[in-house]
Amino acid sequence: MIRKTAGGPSTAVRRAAPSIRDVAAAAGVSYQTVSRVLNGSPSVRADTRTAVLEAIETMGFRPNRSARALGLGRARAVTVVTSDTMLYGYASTLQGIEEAARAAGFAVGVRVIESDSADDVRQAADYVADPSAGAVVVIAFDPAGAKVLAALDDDVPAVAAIEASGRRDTGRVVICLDERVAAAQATEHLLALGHRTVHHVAIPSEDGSSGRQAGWRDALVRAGAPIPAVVPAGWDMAAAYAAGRRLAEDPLVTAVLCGNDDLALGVRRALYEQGRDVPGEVSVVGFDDIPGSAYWTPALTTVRMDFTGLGRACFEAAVAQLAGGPQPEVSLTAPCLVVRESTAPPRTKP
Amino acid sequence: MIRKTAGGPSTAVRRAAPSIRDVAAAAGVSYQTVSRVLNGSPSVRADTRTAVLEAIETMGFRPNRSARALGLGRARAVTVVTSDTMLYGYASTLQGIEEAARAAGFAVGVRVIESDSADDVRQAADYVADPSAGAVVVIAFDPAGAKVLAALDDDVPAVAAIEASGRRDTGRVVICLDERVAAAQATEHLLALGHRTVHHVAIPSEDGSSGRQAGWRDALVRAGAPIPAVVPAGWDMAAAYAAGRRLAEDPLVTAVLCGNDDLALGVRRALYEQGRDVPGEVSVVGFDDIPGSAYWTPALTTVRMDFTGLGRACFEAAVAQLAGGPQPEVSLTAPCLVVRESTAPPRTKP
DNA sequence: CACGCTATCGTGACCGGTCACACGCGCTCG
DNA sequence: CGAGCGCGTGTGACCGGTCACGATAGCGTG
Repeated sequence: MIRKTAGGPSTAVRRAAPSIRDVAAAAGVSYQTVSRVLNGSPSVRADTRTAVLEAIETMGFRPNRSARALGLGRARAVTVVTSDTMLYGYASTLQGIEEAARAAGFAVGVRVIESDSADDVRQAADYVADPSAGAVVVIAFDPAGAKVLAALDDDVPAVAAIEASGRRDTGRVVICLDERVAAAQATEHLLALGHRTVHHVAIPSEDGSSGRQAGWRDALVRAGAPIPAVVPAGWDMAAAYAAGRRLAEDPLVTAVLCGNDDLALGVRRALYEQGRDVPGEVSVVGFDDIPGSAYWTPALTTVRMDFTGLGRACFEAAVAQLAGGPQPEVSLTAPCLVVRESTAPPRTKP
Repeated sequence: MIRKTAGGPSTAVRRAAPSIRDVAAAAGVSYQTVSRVLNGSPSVRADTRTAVLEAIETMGFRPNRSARALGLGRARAVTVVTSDTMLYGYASTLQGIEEAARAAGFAVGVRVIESDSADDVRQAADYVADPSAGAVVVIAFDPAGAKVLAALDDDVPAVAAIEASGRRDTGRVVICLDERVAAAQATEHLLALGHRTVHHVAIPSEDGSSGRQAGWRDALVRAGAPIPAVVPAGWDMAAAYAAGRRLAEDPLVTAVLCGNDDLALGVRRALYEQGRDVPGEVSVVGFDDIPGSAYWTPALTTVRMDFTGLGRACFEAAVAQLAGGPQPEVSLTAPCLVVRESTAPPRTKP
């Protein structure tokens, strides 16, 4: 399993890394000049600059980010606070942040929130209170994230990525995907197909009403359709599967909107095991458009979310806040319904 | 989309964060004593310690990680170098590292490798040459990761997570999941079911022979079965789908081992569209056991990999290397085949 | 009572960058 | 021809922790 090193790094003499003063000595200039070259200052003569660059190259000099952060008072970094790194929405948002950060020369850190307990929330908030954390993006799709956001000191340059519900304003910059209208759109799609109503298997949310859930309810009340009790399923496919079993037994359910694609997979499997055809007997739609959903059998009707764009926008906003500048304009591609094979008119009109 | 803040952080007077000297003054001790308390030094009287702790609490003091890293010469951090953050294997490994790092009080950074071009590889290697990066784990499942590993300076405390093929020794500590025997096991499962041979749709690998591919070949030669050309499919489900279309047209293919579960999804879909029943007409097995695969229809036979454990082990090893200590013993749970519904005996014995 | 030892604590220098400022130089301008 | 200015560059102090060392107090011992 593990292969020991023969004469690896630990035994090697660790020569001290060169600092800007070493480079300066080699180039015959002062350390400040090296610093200027490093920072692209215009007031350095061209030949001086090349001499310094050459010394940097030959000595293999790498600037020390810690020292720079210390001198600057803040780090050129962004740290992402999230309660999960693997769920599709979170991971894609993180990816968007990372891409933007790398392009801007920012380091990226990740701090996951263990749980939404007061203790864990405080630890996460403390963690990013350190200026070494740089700009902060908290992914507040869930209660844990929202709590951390609320627990943050006013002076930490943080922005939040949230879903679109009518969350009360916290006095912070927040950027959101407007999934509420998308959820309504998905629900209306089902209703338009002729379904009497649509059931909802929900992901966790702060006060039981995520943007997804709110949009679903919006569409139902607008259509005057009955509003079934929402079925909470956490993030867990197993829970969704269990919920699906129960739903499958009720001949009245012919359409179900799931809080995300994973949950859709769970209920679709439950339906399958009960011999309920999708979309023949019951239609199911997901949320997120995870990469696999187009390849399922049947391919999943779902709503596509621009998490990566959200991440990028969050990074830009967080950096702007760190710099004290004005907030940049953001333009996200709005969520949109992708109709595939898992939705159809109900077999028997009730 | 974006909600501006009213009197947010940018306008707030940013009071200077207290330093250990401020805390020392408040507690009536020297800054060194505060440092000692922070580091859990035993040679501090109990009442002095509580006084300092109290001052820390009331002033809201948070130690500055950059300053600490600078003084120490290295950061209490680990940075993960990877070419992807969303693919299941990578994301789970990252998760394992993160969990272990958080438990140990280490910060975690992520640096993704844009491509395996010489330029991008060099940039990634340079990035982690900085002592601020702390310990380094490079996820070397693919060519890009392997190249970065090779490009690393000898004195950066890095370990690599790799797959189990007979990769030549680089003089570094590497930790691997032994997926080669697991791939052989999966292939043998198919063979034992009565299939004449097994086709392979492959993920990218450095020299065209990943551990998965090697194990597959091992089993085939041991069984004296014909060895079909491997079908490369990148990481892309669309490519796997295309490969599946071609495979579906050949009546001789009755079993296919896929490089990962995503690829399995793609070929399964292609098979479905061609009316080839799984597992009735062709068996398919995946690799990784992603969370959804148990809920597919049919549920996927696949091999479960302990990526999280791999990540944890990598963290421990990297920290040991950072500290110059001996390498810890690692015990990973070996990959194992999970037989579900997507494999069965061939319908017609050839 | 002098001595040494330990426990506890404080002082100075340092890590590797940054900032603010001063300085020398050549030029323009009154 | 000297004052003023801008360019290019160097010096000192500083960021907030760390280390190495020294100082002091309290104690036991011969």
